[in-house]
Amino acid sequence: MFAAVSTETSDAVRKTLEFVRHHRLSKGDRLPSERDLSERFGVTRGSVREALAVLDAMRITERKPKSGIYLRNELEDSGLDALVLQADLGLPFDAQVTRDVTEARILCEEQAFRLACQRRTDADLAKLDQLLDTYAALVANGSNLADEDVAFHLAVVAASQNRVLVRTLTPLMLMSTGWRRRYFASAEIRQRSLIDHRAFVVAIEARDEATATMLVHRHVQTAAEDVRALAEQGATDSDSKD
Amino acid sequence: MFAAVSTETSDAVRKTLEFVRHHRLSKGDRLPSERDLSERFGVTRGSVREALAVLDAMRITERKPKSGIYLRNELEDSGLDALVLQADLGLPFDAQVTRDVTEARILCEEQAFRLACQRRTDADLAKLDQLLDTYAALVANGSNLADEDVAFHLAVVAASQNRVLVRTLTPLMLMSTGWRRRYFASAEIRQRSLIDHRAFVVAIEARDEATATMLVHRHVQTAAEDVRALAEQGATDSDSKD
DNA sequence: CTACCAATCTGGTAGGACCAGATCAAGGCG
DNA sequence: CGCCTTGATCTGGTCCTACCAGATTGGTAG
Repeated sequence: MFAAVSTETSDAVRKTLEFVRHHRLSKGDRLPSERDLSERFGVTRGSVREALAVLDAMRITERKPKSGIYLRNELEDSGLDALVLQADLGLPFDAQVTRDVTEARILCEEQAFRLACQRRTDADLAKLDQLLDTYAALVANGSNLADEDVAFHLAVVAASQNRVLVRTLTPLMLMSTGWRRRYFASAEIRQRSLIDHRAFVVAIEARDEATATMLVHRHVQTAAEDVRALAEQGATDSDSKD
Repeated sequence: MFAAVSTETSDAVRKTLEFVRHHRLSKGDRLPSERDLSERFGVTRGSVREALAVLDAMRITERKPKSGIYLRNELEDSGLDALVLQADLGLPFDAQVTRDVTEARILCEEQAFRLACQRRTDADLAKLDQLLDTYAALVANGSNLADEDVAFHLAVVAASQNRVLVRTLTPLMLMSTGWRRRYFASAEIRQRSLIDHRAFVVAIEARDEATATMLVHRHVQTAAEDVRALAEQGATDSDSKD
């Protein structure tokens, strides 16, 4: 969202989050005044207020009239949307968050895939086949698979006929766009990914819950491990870069 | 968040969402200009811009410079945070969303409870016992159980040692604060809720995964059914009122 | 009918102003 | 010396005006 177009507002959001982290502020701590922040960041008070409106809506900060701006949560305890924002802004996650995201994804996707097996319609299958085709095409010419991968996984989840589940998994997928992008640099991995996805569709078409959950578990787990290995090689380069 | 203090910004958010729904705008449609909206809503352009910053961050709208404001998603396809916001603002959900939330909660909480059985620490148990005490006290004097219920459930999830899972379930819990509030009006239900919660803790302490998942499934399911029954009796009063 | 140009509209940003409650320090009173 | 009143100051909430530059659009000239 914000990553695409760099506005003063998104700058202010980023700088505010950086300020909070840099000064190691924790729950209840007070931030500088809007006027102060606008000076620090070199933007108008209006832009700062827009940023604070966003942080407020995300329950990261709380603006107390005539008093000040207070941190509502530890930055690490903020909502998923805030983590997605963090990823969008190019701020790194710590290793624990990364592990937790992977685990949560596996748990939720397993359940979603199970439901998808039970409820998938022919339309869902058609959609998946279509996505598989474009996926294969992208694998062939070596384009950016990251977005298409997300789309595919979410399409499978959508086959569960539970839209809340889709929305639940969306941020979990979006948070890992950073890894995903580097992950798909390898041609071998791209190929394997396509094979896995094909297996997904087969299992879902056959309504084979056991295989489906097994597949998703293995798929996400091995992907996470590969990414971890990549991260260790890649030394200190920040995760979640967009 | 916004429900507590009624600001011009939150008004603008609410009115914008109402505008979208009232005019049946769908993905890609263009909203009136900021200046126009500020006139309609009777607030400053600044307040409108704050509201749009929030809606932008939630991926509901997209502001294209020198062009206009466009709807990014159908209102029904927006993120979970947007649904929480919707609940906060007192806007109703449709029945499907309600069912989906319940199902998603059950799926995720079952998994979280399972992990909690495996990983709960003594500190977690202590925390749960403490929450159970305050819960019992509130049941006794008939106070508002809604918030405490959320806190308890999230504390159990937290015992899974997966903070992302907590953040995933938080919006699912928050979205149902409306029902919850009416739900706990019945003294019998309060009492039964306490018993259920006690059983949770016992199962988690014993690391009894099977019982724990069974309990949470039954707990949430029956609660959802009770709420549905209430809603049918309560005729057309809107859900999710805060 | 087409091509081009200018008026208009749009979001992005800036800067100033006022309000009223919160905060805090100085001063006065006991 | 300590407590309480009081006033200056700070804060977020809101409003207003203004300018910029690209997008849009309408009309005019060819």
